[in-house]
Amino acid sequence: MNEPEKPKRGRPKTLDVDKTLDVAMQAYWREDPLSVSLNAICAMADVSKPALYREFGSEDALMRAVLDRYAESVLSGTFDVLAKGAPLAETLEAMIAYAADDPQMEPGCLFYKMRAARHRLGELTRSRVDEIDAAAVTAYEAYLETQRQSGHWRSDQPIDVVARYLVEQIGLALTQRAAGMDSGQIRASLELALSAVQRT
Amino acid sequence: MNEPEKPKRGRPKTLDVDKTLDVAMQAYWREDPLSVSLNAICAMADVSKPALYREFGSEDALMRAVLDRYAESVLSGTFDVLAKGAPLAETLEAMIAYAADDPQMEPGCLFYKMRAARHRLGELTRSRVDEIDAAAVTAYEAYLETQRQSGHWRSDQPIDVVARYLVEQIGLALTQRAAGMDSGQIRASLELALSAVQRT
DNA sequence: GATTTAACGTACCAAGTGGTACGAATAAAA
DNA sequence: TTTTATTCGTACCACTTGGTACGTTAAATC
Repeated sequence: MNEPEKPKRGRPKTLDVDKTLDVAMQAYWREDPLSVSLNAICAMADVSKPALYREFGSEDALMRAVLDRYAESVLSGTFDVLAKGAPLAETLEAMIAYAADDPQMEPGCLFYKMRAARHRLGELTRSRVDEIDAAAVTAYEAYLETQRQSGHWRSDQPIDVVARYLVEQIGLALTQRAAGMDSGQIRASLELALSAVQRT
Repeated sequence: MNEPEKPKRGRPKTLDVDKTLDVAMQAYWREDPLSVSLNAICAMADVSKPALYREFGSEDALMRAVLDRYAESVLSGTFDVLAKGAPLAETLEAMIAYAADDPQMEPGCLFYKMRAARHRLGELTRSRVDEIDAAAVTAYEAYLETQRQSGHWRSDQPIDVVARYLVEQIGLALTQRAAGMDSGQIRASLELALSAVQRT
């Protein structure tokens, strides 16, 4: 979908959409998304501001596009872990390793950073954030459901509460990584938090 | 300390320091601290910008003064709960009630909001945030130490890890309140998180 | 009344923001 | 070769930000 629709005539486009999105994603990811200005992105991506506006339309739309790319290239891997349907203990350990120790997540998670700044975002980006958040909870719910039915998870906790709990605890850990907290402390905290899910 | 040092002559001061700090505190508290501009505060407090600068010196210094006032008038109450040295279960329930249900904390907690924006703060405010954060951990550590020695808390968890864990979980709950999350979900999550501390 | 001291606030500053007008440039089509 | 279609980027826009220069006003002191 979203074919380039290359025009038959006119001056050929020199703007590299992929490169621009990558540069913007790295910038948003490493710092607070909202403290990265369009001017800064233009300079880093070596793109003129009008060119950027021609391609995306607004800052909000650019951020949404970046978030989409991030969801597809980074977040999707996390969802796959849940979809595999491995036993609870194994899956939780995978989440812990991912959030606390994965070098890729050293600057934190772009999604959670944007979610934390939710009320300062534009409409487009904000609604995407909400969609991804809801999708994450749903994915956890589906996973927990399979674990409960297969007898791997014995707990009378309501599934929606635990799913939301997991999303928030992972988010907390990733936020702590962005803040530069010691990796050992993050892992210890996360293990403590997730231990409450396994036991009754 | 910090006597007004009223001058013997010159035009009398009309700026109301208390009122200004209160207005600024409410504004910083309710919204993201860094999205409240000095211009906005001047308008709300009915104070001219030069007057504000004469009194505080810079935006950073004003924020630090506001944080000091917040620590003294709001945060101190929380520390008192720990100092009381009540049994663990009771204290944790008090923390849960405070973070999840206290109407005063409906817009979240100014300290945790500032801490979340730590890297965007000025030097003065940032170092105060760090001091308060360290003081909070220390207070939790001291409390846990008394509980362990009195036999009310049987756990082999390292005290510093658990103290940090508690600070972060309370912070998460208060952040969730600021984000408008359902109070029941917040309480359920916090109970789940803190249950990991009581058991072994 | 004249002088000194200090706080007052209008009106400004430079810098940075998101966003755009518009003429030049470059291709294919006529 | 001219026309049409499309992208290019310089140079601007209005607006907001934190911060200040400076003439005015109001008190105590001489």
